[in-house]
Amino acid sequence: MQDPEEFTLLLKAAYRENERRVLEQLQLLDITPAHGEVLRVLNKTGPLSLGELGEYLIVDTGHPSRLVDRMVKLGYLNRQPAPGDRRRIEISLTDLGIAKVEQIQQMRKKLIENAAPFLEQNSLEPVKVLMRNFLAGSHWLKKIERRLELNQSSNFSDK
Amino acid sequence: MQDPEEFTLLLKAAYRENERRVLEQLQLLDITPAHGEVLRVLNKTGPLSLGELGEYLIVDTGHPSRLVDRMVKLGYLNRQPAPGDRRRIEISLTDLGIAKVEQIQQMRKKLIENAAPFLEQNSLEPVKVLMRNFLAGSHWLKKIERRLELNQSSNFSDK
DNA sequence: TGAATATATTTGACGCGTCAAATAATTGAC
DNA sequence: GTCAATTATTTGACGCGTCAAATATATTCA
Repeated sequence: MQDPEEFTLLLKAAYRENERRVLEQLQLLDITPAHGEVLRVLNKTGPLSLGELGEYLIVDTGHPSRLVDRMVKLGYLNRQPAPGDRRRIEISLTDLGIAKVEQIQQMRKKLIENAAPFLEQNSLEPVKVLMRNFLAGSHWLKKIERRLELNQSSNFSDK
Repeated sequence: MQDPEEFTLLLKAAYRENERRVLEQLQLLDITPAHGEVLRVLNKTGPLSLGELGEYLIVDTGHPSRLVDRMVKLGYLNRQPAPGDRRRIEISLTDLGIAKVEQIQQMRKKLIENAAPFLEQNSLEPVKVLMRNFLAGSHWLKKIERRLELNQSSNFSDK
């Protein structure tokens, strides 16, 4: 086992670089990467409680109250007390939120097309394997599976 | 080119998981991962200006004023105006800072030993290649090279 | 029913990253 | 030498992640 310094430096840099690229696109839509994640998830799942939403986001603590607050204030999300359990709140997309999702999809298509050929299937595969091993035993993998499942189903807002 | 969704989810999760693991160790020393980076860099380079320090850190803007402020307040760093150029400040380790570095080295040794065999040279290599390709054209790679060079030289504080 | 327990969300505090504007000191052109 | 550009740092504003404590509602069980 060698010194993982180079790996962790690359990991941090790649993470930041990816955030930067997504931000660069999304700020044309006046949203942040975090907003984009929430919008895309809700578009697939339909209304969720705060805790359920958190299960789809790659963040440690599952209660993105303040992120949702900001997005409600900006007009992207509705929040109402969940019927039958007044502890929970039910979060759903507004029409503006749905419109943003469509713009995000456009943007993602462009990002993918522009991506250099280094993200080819065969070069990506060993990377995924190593990262999944790195994450073994953590709670992250469950979240990722949940997210990938969403890509198999049709959009909630299409129904 | 396939949808990079899985890659970016894994990237974010691996980044966060690594931060979490480092934090878990470093909080036994009452420092944060960011503190650890600064201490380790300065231990190798010797005194740096704020801008120079920033060139070694994996952050976008190269002026970690407030991070250094906090660390000065905590007693890990000295800051003095640089001789000959009163715009610059010169940042150096205090004795406490040097002591922390030694503890960090211990901690890193443990982290490396505990790391699962998935970080073997042969599985790591394609990951590094892909990440370097992903980062091509960005300013991150220069920073990483600077950091890796430090590992070739002896510690400043040993002199 | 009523008290203990569990669950969902909110809130406060803090560190960090990013951007842009402000300040301070130096350098360079003339 | 003076004034305009350049360079180094600071500061304010904001978003986000994390932790822990507080609040509110539901559930359980005696």
